[in-house]
Amino acid sequence: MSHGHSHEDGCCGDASRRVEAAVARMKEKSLRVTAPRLNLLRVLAESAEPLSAEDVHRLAGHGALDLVTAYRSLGALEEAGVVQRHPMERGRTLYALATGHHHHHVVCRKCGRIERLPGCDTSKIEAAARAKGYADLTHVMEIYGICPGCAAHG
Amino acid sequence: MSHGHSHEDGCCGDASRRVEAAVARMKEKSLRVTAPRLNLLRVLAESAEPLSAEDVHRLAGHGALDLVTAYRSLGALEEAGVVQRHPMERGRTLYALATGHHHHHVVCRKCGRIERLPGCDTSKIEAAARAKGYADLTHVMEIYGICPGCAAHG
DNA sequence: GTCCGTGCAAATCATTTGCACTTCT
DNA sequence: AGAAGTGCAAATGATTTGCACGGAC
Repeated sequence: MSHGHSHEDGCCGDASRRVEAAVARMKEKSLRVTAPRLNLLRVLAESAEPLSAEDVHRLAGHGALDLVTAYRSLGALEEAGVVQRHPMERGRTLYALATGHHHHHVVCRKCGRIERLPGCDTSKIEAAARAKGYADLTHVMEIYGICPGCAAHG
Repeated sequence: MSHGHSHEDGCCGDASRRVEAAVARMKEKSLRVTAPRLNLLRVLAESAEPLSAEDVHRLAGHGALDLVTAYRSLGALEEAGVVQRHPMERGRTLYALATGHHHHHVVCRKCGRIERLPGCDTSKIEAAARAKGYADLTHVMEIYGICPGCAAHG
């Protein structure tokens, strides 16, 4: 059992830990911990990139999680602060486990590759909004560019 | 003719000027200047807020501009740099005449009101993306909050 | 005259809703 | 038991595509 890529290995301990943390948050918020939701959390925890509802549904496999349930659960988990929404260009929305650290992504316009960027400095523009009387501010932001790989060939 | 609100008045000179500028840009880019497109530009130029394709279609009135044509023309004009896309939460996209000055908006989560914010400081986060090897960077950002009006009553 | 742009109808994609059934707590 | 969650089917909303016709250059 010490060979190959089993999800019980140390290599995935990080993912398991994040699922545990998410479950704890769900209990705090009185959200029910069900099999489909655990599948959803596992898929998100094991993904390096944010995923669409469709991705989550497909990656969970078989009858593990209906697409509609994916949408509804992602919505509920977002409200609970367990997952973070990433609204993308052209109307697509991606989701990732909330990290506690607010951040954004760079998206390659050619190959669609997504990478996380550290930090976020929007204090200036949010101050401008606050000055206009707006409260309870949030924001969405995505950076688009051409990744090193695509710049080289394609 | 000097009374009331005619679009020939001085009050709209600004809008007319912006339409002219847009037309000039279209000619540069070898885009054809047609009646539907002029209607589209006029509607955008006269609006204080960014509009959806549907809005443009409706505000243009009657048979002035088919909805499908609105989508296609907005796409073409965006590529030409004549209009700026503003992708919003929940998959909606709004469009406005490009001002040359890059900027963003605050959107009220309750009433949907939209206001323009001056400037944009994303140099830091774009630098992070550049450091990862990404080139040709652009970004989309929207700020959400509760506007003074909605905070008061609703 | 040619090619781009247009209108209309129909298709597509992401997401939501209604409703009866199951399962956490 | 009872509310919250689930699955399936069908609806919705935004945007796109196919195709024949019309007008800008």
